[in-house]
Amino acid sequence: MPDLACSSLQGDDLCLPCGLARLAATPTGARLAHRRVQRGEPLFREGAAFSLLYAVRLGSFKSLVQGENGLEQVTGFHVEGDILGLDGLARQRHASTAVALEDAEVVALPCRDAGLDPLLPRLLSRELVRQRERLQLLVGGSAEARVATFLQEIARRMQVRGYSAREFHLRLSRQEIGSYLGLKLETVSRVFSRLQQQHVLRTQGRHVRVLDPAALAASSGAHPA
Amino acid sequence: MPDLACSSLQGDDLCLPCGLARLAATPTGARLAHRRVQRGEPLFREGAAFSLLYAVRLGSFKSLVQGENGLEQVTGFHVEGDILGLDGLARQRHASTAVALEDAEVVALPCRDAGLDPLLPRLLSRELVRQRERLQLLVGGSAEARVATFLQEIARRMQVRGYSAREFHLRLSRQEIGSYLGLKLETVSRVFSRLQQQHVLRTQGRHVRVLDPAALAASSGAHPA
DNA sequence: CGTTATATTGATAGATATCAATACGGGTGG
DNA sequence: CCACCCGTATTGATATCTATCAATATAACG
Repeated sequence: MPDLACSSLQGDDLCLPCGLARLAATPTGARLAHRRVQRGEPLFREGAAFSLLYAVRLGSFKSLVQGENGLEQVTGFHVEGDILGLDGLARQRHASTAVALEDAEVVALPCRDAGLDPLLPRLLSRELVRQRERLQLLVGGSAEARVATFLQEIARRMQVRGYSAREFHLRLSRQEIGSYLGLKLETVSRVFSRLQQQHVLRTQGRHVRVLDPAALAASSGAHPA
Repeated sequence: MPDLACSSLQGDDLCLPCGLARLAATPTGARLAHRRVQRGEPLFREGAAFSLLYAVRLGSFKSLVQGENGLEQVTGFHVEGDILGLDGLARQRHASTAVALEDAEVVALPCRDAGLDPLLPRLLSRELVRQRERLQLLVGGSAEARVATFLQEIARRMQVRGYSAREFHLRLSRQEIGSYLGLKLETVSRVFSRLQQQHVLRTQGRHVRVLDPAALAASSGAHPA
């Protein structure tokens, strides 16, 4: 049964850490393989044969796909509790590359497993909904809204991990943030500057301190129109 | 075993019509409920309790979500063979509304079913990959690229349904197309006009005739930069 | 045939991209 | 310990694209 912290944090009754805990308690779970990944190293690469899903235990990852021009585009940012590799199920081949943003540790999950099986469709469905929300943001939101939402997302995740939601260190460059948000790095930088002028936050390079969470939330609304 | 047409059309070995055929052959399949939906009518609504998935048998659907402002945004366009309702699994509540664009017929699929169960994660994963591709297009592509890709997608689907890929009738208004592509209706109209001037296609209202498929494909590339 | 929704086209404004120059910062080697 | 260097970030000027506002035209429909 999901514990209180889980259900309140996730907003629904689908809590992966709980599921994992259950899974780990089964005989199968006893031999779940852990794996460590160093900062900058890939956990898996786009196109590689798919065999395992991974749950992030420690650290964070970015996922990316290669554009047809060879440029990499950042498609995701993942922390502790997130599942990586879901997009590999379709063709039994990874559809994205996952790279550790800091030294990290994952648990490998055999995807045909009695413990995970019943959870899998719901996990995937949740990802689907999230992706759509992200799409709506990127399509309908201004640069400011995108960056503000991104920062709120990071803050929320930091909080989940037990860190401050008010002050954190971005593990992505302006370039990578821009790629993730469909913006150029200069635009990301300008938005940061503007938010700083408005005393919504203070940034120094990748270090961010949120001064006015409410104002940040307000900035994440739709176009100024 | 998937037949040749299926695998060649889908580009992978995950073919829903085939899966359905298999499913229909099982004892469970014998009592699969069919349901007809009239043009303009919803198959299900966002927020409604989720219980069934639907496979489109005949006709086409749009799916949409309500923006916070009450405006509806088109998030999908579905034809024969597509599965509707996948986003409802996560919270056991539909996350989008599906509306028939013409008189349509669907088969209801109980989502906990021995026949469907093994297919479900892969179907979901495929949707995930598609959604991401769509996102990349909408974020990185010019208005022309978006419209061109949209038209190619329609053409491909028309072909799958046995119709001409060169000439077809759009079942969406400029407004709806714009909503789907993250553009304003005027922009969509202008792109159509431009493509017409370049003799890539001929449009008359919602009727489209593709004159130069190669040029259309070329237009679906990234920004003119 | 009139009436209304949809589509086209034009003029202009607003937002982000692009090009370019400068500033900062972290690490290395002198 | 300081100076230098290179990747990263900031800031400015301008270009480009799409949205917006507005008018007209066309199509759908009773």
